[in-house]
Amino acid sequence: MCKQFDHSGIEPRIVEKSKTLITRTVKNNVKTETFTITLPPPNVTGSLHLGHAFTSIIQDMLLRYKRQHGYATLGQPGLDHAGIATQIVVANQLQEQGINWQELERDEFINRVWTWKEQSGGTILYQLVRLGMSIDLDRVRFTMDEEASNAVLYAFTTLYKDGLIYRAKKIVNWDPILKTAISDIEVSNRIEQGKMWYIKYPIGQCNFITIATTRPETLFGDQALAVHPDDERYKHLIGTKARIPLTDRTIPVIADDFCSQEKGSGVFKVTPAHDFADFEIGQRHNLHCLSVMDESGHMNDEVPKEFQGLPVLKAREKLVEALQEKGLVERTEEITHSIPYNDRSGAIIEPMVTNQWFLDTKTLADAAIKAVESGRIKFIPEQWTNTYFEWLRNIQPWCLSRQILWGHQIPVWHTENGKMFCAMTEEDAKQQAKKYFCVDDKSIPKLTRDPDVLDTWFSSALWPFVTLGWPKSREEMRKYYPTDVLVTGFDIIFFWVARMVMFGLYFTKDVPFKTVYINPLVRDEHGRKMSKSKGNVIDPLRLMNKYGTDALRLTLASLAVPGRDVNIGESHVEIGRNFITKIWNASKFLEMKKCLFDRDFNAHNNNLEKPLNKWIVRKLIEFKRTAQSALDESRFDLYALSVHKFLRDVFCDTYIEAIKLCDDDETQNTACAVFAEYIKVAHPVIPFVTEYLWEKITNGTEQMLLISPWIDNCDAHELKPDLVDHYISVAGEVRSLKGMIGCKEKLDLLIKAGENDEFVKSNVHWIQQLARVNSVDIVETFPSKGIRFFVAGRELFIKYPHEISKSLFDKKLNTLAQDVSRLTEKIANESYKKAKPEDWQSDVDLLEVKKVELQKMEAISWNY
RNA sequence: GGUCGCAUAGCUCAGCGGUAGAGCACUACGUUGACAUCGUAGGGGUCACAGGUUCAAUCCCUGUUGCGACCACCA
Repeated sequence: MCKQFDHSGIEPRIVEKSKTLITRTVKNNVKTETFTITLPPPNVTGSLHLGHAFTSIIQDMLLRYKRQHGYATLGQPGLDHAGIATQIVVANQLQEQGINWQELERDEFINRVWTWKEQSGGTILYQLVRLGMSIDLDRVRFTMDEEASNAVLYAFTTLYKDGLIYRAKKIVNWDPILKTAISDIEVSNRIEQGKMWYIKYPIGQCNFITIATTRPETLFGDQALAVHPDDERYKHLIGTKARIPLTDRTIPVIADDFCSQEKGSGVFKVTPAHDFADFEIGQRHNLHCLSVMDESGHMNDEVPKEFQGLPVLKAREKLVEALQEKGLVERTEEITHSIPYNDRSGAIIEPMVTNQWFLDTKTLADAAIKAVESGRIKFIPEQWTNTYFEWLRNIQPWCLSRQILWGHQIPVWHTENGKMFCAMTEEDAKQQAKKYFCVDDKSIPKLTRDPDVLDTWFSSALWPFVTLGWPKSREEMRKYYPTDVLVTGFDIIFFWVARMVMFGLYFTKDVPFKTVYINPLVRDEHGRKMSKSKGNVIDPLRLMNKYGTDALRLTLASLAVPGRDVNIGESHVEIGRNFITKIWNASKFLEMKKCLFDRDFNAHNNNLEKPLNKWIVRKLIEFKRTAQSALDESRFDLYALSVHKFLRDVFCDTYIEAIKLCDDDETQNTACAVFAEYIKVAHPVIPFVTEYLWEKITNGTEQMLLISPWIDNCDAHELKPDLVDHYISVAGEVRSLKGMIGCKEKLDLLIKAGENDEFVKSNVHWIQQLARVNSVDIVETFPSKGIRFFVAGRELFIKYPHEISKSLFDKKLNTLAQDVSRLTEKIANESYKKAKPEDWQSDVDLLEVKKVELQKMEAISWNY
């Protein structure tokens, strides 16, 4: 028999064997109850990281759990085209081949991306399958496949028709590296050291007014200086003109409530084209928008010659020098402030005024808020509703357009003089134009399609229903929609969750999912974020190869405490692996013991003779209930813990130890039946080893565990502790005493004659085994030499000829005395008695037991 | 500035209004007929701090401190 469990050998085989069953349970139309999870579609560029692994196994546990219980279970897989991310990857690849992608025709570039997508798009799906995801790969969808693309066009045109999508020239977050707009939530702020310059703007002949700025280079775009209307220092200047340094251009000094008298110098330079706040002030005061840089973040020809063409930072440097030369820099200040970045490209965001497409989100957001307020959608943990609400309540119009090539091109056609037609196809647009201009086919003005593409998240927001055939087919929608659970990270509550809810409610008049499980962030074992630069990234594939997929799954599940980040190190997975080995060893024991699977032997039907067998069945039921309620409450950590505890503490350490000397049929059958039930319950978290062992113990005669329901006819059993529990504690106490006195040899255990004599006599074999003693005898009186001890008030005795340490005895006595005094004090409390009479009574009873134990202990002489 | 979370054994973390828990690490013992990727036993904590509620607080409330995340601001 080999010494180690070989996960690598069985995993691919089980995956292969599960395929048809998974497909069938999706397509199965017999069951009316469905369970659906739309898997968050990973980027086509992606490869599996621990975060994916974590989210995925949580989903798979639910899928397997529900599938075992007979639901028509759908885990809908897919891939996201990930507009900007993918374009960057492909552009870089082309660059490595010496091709400048910007010189390629639009179609040519897009073809390249498709080629690349075909090559590498399936990698992550394969990796998900390695994780044991029970998903049907024939159902894999792509956010840019034909159906999804049509759905996107449909959604866009519908929103346009309903007046929710509009085009406007507004200030947006501009990425000068990618040369595209991005939405506000794509901007991330980094705290950095920087400078604040106090710059003097000349007023009249010899006066100055000082402004403070971190972005001096934008001063060429200034349209005004603003002060607070009540600011005594500057009141007299309102209405006068100041001159922009280094130029001849003058700008008015205006009053605006927005200005704070405390910040900076109290004077605010207004540059509507390059700052969000300034843009708004500009709108209020009807100021011109003068842009001073181009789309790549270089100064344009609106600035003095010597600055033209310089990138922002260079221009800033040069400008400050020039100002200093003229004595126009009053002072500089070192400050810490946050700088907006686009993490994808690494670019510093430049607010720029451009023409973009926007979605008016306000009304959509209201419905989305209500859906959560009313409980139609539930968040786990609930606290994330705060995040969700906060964003939706302050929602801004969504900038939908991106000036990139890879994505869903906006379905709007422009005429040369600025008329727009939104349509699903060019032909439709032409027809609209024809009608609008009242012309015949030949005279339709030339139409050019808008070159922009949609934000990737636009198609993602439609994902839960697009994958079910929307808008074309309703069949699967009826069956699987709304989906049941969405499992995702808190970082995309805005990007994805909220938008799915908005679009779901808008387009399908229903919520897209009922429960949102926000899974924790995965960090390294010391709680640091995993990143390539820190070198602490753990590759899940490596862990799976080394320790087995089950080990990784069990480890992740046991760490899935809601509302708390997960710290994971390789040592954790090692523990998981050790546990898988333990299960395997337990099965080896059963095999050795010739415990055979008998499908007609039902351990639950309560006609067992032996107390120990009844006991393990009772424990199994308790375990099953714990596991079930943990899964029902999305407590995957507690579920994993129960899987762990039952096998180790109950089945192995107690039951297997106890039955080592039992060779009767009932015990053999029970052992196997309980183990078989156990692996069913453990299957959702550790599918491979359980499926493998199931196959082995059933000799392949049964259907796969994948679709085997847990037996659940538990009501007949009393779940109260019984004599078996008592004598298990007795045995534990014997082992503990032996350990503490350092006794290695086997001793004799004496039990004082009493009401349980019959039970002890007929169960002596396992009590002896568990207590690691030679014999167990019932006696009327105890000999003088030995160790007296108590379990739950009953007196016991270990024959022991040697002297044992007094300190050990004193220690026990002390604990007992402490218990007695604590309990005495506690029950003396009249308010306690009144408030919780039942608790109080059980404390009274306990005290009685302890008192007796203490008395007897004190009566024992320890002098030999 | 706002919101949320966290603080329990050396480490990573559970837990709970009524005797403080696990795993790892540590100590001792053990290759017994499933398992040394193991077993048995043991040591180890004023449950961040200060108030309050309660008969009773590690748990509930308030505040403080420290850490983290997000949003806003960023002249």
